Formats: sequence, structure tokens, C-alpha cells
Amino acid sequence: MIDQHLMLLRARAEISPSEEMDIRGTVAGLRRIAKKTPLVRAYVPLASSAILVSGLAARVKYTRDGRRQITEVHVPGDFVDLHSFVLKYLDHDVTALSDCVFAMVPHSALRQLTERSTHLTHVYWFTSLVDAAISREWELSFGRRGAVERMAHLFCELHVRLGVVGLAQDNAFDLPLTQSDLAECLGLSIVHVNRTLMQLRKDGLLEFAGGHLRIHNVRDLQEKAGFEPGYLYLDGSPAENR
Amino acid sequence: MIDQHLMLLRARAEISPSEEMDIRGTVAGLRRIAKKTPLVRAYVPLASSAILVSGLAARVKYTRDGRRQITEVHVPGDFVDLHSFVLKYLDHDVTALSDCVFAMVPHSALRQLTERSTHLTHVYWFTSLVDAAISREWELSFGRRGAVERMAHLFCELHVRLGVVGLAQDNAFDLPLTQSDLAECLGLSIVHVNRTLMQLRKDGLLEFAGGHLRIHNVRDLQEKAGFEPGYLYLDGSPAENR
DNA sequence: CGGTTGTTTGATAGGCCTCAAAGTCAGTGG
DNA sequence: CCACTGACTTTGAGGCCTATCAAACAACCG
Repeated sequence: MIDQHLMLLRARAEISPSEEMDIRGTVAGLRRIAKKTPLVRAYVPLASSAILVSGLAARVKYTRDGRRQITEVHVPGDFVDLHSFVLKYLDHDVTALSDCVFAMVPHSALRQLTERSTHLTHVYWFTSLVDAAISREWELSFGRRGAVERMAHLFCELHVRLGVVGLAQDNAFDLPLTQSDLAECLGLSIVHVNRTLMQLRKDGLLEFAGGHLRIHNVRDLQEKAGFEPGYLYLDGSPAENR
Repeated sequence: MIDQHLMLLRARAEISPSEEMDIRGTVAGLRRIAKKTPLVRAYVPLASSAILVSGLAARVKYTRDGRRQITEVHVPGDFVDLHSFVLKYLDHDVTALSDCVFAMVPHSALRQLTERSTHLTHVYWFTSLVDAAISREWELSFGRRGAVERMAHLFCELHVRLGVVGLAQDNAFDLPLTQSDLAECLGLSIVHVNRTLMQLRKDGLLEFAGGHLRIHNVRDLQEKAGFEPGYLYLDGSPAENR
């Protein structure tokens, strides 16, 4: 059920079998959220956090006058709102982009887990810092990468992150996003997303249709995106990054 | 020396006098960094973290071909690279924007501190999550706010954050940034920063010259920016935000 | 005082937005 | 089985916002 969550943790830290049991023991139940429905609302106090089991979810923020921006996309295995355990409430919504299933973890269980184990505290702290690193990389994309490069970079990131949890073995994988969702991820208009997508197709880099992405040549796409996966902290040693 | 750091922590959590002593005890020395000089380089393993004592610093990322983006600005009191304690190395540089003084805290001292105190662990975890929240708000700015709004928002944020540590009592405060620095913060060109600044001046919202910012009417500027400070997690209760 | 750094201004180009409308496709109901 | 609907994608036209290039100006500093 949360196998992918453990794959994700183990991609970045050692988790012993007994720790695995402890982690699995924190799950109190499942929650199904339909496409386009919020799981968490900003500024509402929370008593549990959620691990994405299946589907695609996102952190969403709004300007005062209602413009909408996706801040991070979550793949299965992600703890989508772990930070609410420490912050008590969030500054953003968490929304299901496709139909989703979440494993719910009460904060009380997390409290017990982290009080008993300094190591697991650091593992989860680490996890929340990787989210922050992803946000920083997105900031770089927004500030300094054009539409084509930015979209290519997003696809590269999702390819790697889905690969970690075994959902992108063959450079072709489900990515149930509409062009409108992409626009909200990339800070572009829908129309321009459409044109950017056409550009990437025309360049022979990928196909994207029906919620399915096929990358023709990963190397070429990464080149186009200027993608360097170091910020995902997947290799133990810094030397292997960059 | 790290008084402002304690003001900052106390704006978000209870810190007892004995905890304060413990925190002060972690500081091993000072480090002076000249303007435009890096304190930390990306992907280099670190053994200590740094609290900004005076000056202005920033997290900086680069695209593969060298375009530069500031990801977050740090004010005195900020733990500029606390996350290196958990991550071991960073995915970005930390650079002094003006001449800076840092208080250096060895990771070994942080380890002792956090192993002894679950509360302080959560306080510092919280701190690093606020950095993440700031990055998310910047993502929203990049994606959905125009140049004027975006710049106004940055100034509002810095006004609040400097106010917390007592460096912006009267809506006029030192902000030793060049227009070029602002361009790197905002994802704009230097020329356009200049024009945007002129716009804000013409609208009578602020003056910015010689590294000094004067906000004529905070309410008006916040209105222009669509600024809502909830994401800074400065009020204990979510109800007071938004 | 010349060199360097930072600010300002002008002209031009282009990336991306908005508005508008048409085309595609899956699902629904008669 | 076909008409209808709603969600999504594609295309076109026009325009604004922001970048780029170039150059003048100002301020500081050794």
C-alpha cells in the first residue's frame, strides 16, 4: 500500500526492516479523492498527513484575486503534506489532479515515531527538504527558463521521480495531466502550453496525449531542458551530481 | 550576536531561557564574507551551518549555461543553510549580497542540541519549512504576478521579515541591493527592473535609492502586491492569517 | 583622474497573453 | 444508433509585457 513510499525513502536513506514496520504501522486508513477535488485546504488546522498511493496530486496556491499556480506535483509515494505535522496548517491547498488514493497518517503516530527515532526524524526532515529543493529548482525555471525549456524540465523531473517509484521504466508513462494543469504548473497560459507542446513534438522529443507521455530520447530532452538531477538528492554522494 | 536569530525563533515558537543558552552555546565563531562573495558552494559537503548576523545574503542557483537566479533572500537572524545539517550538501550557492557577518554553528553542535531536545528539533524543522513556504510564494509570484506586483510583493515580504528582527521599524530601512540583484530575485532583466522601480516611484508607493527603501504607505503597497503574510507563519493561529 | 560599477533612457524585437472560434473526442441519453 | 453535451485541444489575430542591444549618465574609488 505504501510500498512506493518506502522505495522513495530508501532512494535517499537506509531504512531497516524494523523501521519499515514502524512506518507501515502509522497508516490509519485510506482516503479516496476524486479528480479536481481538494484533499487539504490552506490555513485549516490538520491532525494527519497523507501519503499519495495512486494518482497525481499537486500543491496549489492562489493570488488574492484568484489566479492559480501549482507549486509542486506529487507522485505516488510522496508524503504530500508532511510539513503540516510541524507547521500545524499549510499555506497552500493540496488537490487531486487525477482520481487519487491517499494513505492517512495521524500526527499522533508521527509524533510517536519521531520521538522514538532520531534517525526517522532526520529521514522525514530530509524528505521535506527535498520538496524545498524542488521548489527552488522550479523558481529557477520560472525566472530563467523559457517555455520550451521549462516544460521539458518538468517532464524530465517527473520522469526521474516516477522512475524512482517504478512508474516510468520505459520512457513512456502515465501522466494524467491536462494542458490546463500544465499551464498551472508552468506559469503559462493554456494556449501557450499547447503551442509549446507542439514545439516539443515537432522537435521529435516526445509525444503527449491522453494522459500518457512518451519521451523519444531522454538524453535529448534533458539536453533541451538543461536538466541536472542533483537537486533531487537521489545519489548519496554530491560528487555524482552535476 | 545571534540576538536577532532568537527574535526570529521566538516569533514562531516558545524558547525557554535554558534553551536559549543551549542555542547560544552552539556558536563556534564568526565569519566575515565580502559583498558578492560566496559563503557556500553547491554540491560541496558541509560540516557547519551559518546564521546571518549582519548584511544581506541570498540563495543562488544557475542554469547549466550560467543564467543566475536568486531563490531566497536572507535577513539577519536567518539560518541561511540550516538544511545542510540534514542534507549534508546543498543544491545551491549561498552568497553575500552586501558585506556580511555570519555566526558559524558546527553540525556536531546541532546534532547534540537536536538529540537532547525534541522541541528544538521541531523548532528548527519548522524554520526550514518556513523557507520552503517562502519559495512556494515566490513560485506563485513568478508564475502569476506581473513585474510591478512581483516587485511590490518582494518589498512587502522583506519589510515584514526585517520588521520581525527589528530592522524596519519605521517603513524605511536599509536594503543593500542593486537593481541587478533585484533582477536576479525577480526573474527580470536589469533594464526592466529599472522601469518597474520607476513605476512604483511614480505611483508614489516607495522610494528606493542608495541601498535604502522607504515605503510611503504600507497598506497601498500590500494592496498593489496582493500581499498576504500568512505564508510567513508569524501568527500562531491560522485564523489570523488571510 | 580614469576606471569601474550602477542607473537611466531609447529603440526594436519577440515571447507570451488575451480573445475568439473551431475542431476533437468520450460519455450520456433519447 | 445518433444527437447532444461537456471537457479538452488546436488554430488565428492582435497586442502588451519584457528582453536585448546600445549608449549616455552618475557615482564612487584607488
